[in-house]
Amino acid sequence: MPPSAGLFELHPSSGIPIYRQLIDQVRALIAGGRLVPGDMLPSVREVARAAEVNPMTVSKAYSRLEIEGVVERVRGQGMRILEPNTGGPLRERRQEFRDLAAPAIHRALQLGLTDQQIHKAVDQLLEEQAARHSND
Amino acid sequence: MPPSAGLFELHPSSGIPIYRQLIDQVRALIAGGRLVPGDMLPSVREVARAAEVNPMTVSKAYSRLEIEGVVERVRGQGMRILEPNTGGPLRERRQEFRDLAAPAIHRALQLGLTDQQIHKAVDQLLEEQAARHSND
DNA sequence: CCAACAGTATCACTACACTAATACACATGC
DNA sequence: GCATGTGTATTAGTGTAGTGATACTGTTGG
Repeated sequence: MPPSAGLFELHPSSGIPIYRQLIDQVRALIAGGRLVPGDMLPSVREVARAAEVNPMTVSKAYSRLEIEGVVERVRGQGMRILEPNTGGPLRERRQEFRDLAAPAIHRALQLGLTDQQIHKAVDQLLEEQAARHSND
Repeated sequence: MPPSAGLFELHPSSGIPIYRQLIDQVRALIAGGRLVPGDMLPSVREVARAAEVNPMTVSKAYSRLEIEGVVERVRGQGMRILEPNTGGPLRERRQEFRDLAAPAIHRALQLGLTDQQIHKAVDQLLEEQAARHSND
């Protein structure tokens, strides 16, 4: 069976933009193995109807996922999941992480945290979030 | 001599909000020891004139710094630097770093990076930014 | 009290992010 | 060709963050 629109839980009034909720959930579903390469995403209109939002909003989210290399657009058919972690090779994934982490590291130095303290904090975060992943 | 408005390098058209540039630079100056507890910040109007921005913009930045516990407001006189790292003890500074780093770690796991790869990237960032600090 | 310095409350303006309404292009099956 | 299914370009509306103009309060020193 194709993935249904019920995959997503969207809360338009949560303060978090709808398109961002959608992107995060697709990525999480892929990371969690509930969406595998080759699967089609539920159609824009289907999701839009289920969540009572505008199709364009869903489309924008899907477009961003395409730009990120998470899904592929199949004209007239829909969006197909690509290989997870294949938006680019290791080099690109590392770069994305570096860009995301740089401000935090910068701030940590300003705060006078030592390298050791920073690594320890990172370790703790890794443990917590790894746990959260297996609970999915 | 009191710190002059030339302390700051503000670029209104850089995409980064002026008030944020100001906040970051004050924090950096404190972290770098060029502003010490008891120093007064250059006055709102002085900074505003030097950077050709509105006094209110500077005031907003100063207010945020006060909320963060970085400076203290002295009625009729100006803003005085408080103890650096005293907005809270180590515990709080670590917490701030954790909050800042959490999204990056989360994303890294989604990207399939290993703990080892993450730590290595953090090490590289630490080296780069430590170098940047000593060049100041 | 008054002048000159400090910060700021209030209000208005602008830019941009987010969302949505509409109409359109491509694919498939009849 | 036409109906129905995809996604989307275009355009417009809305909310909010950032900035600024103005007029205000508090402090210090004459």
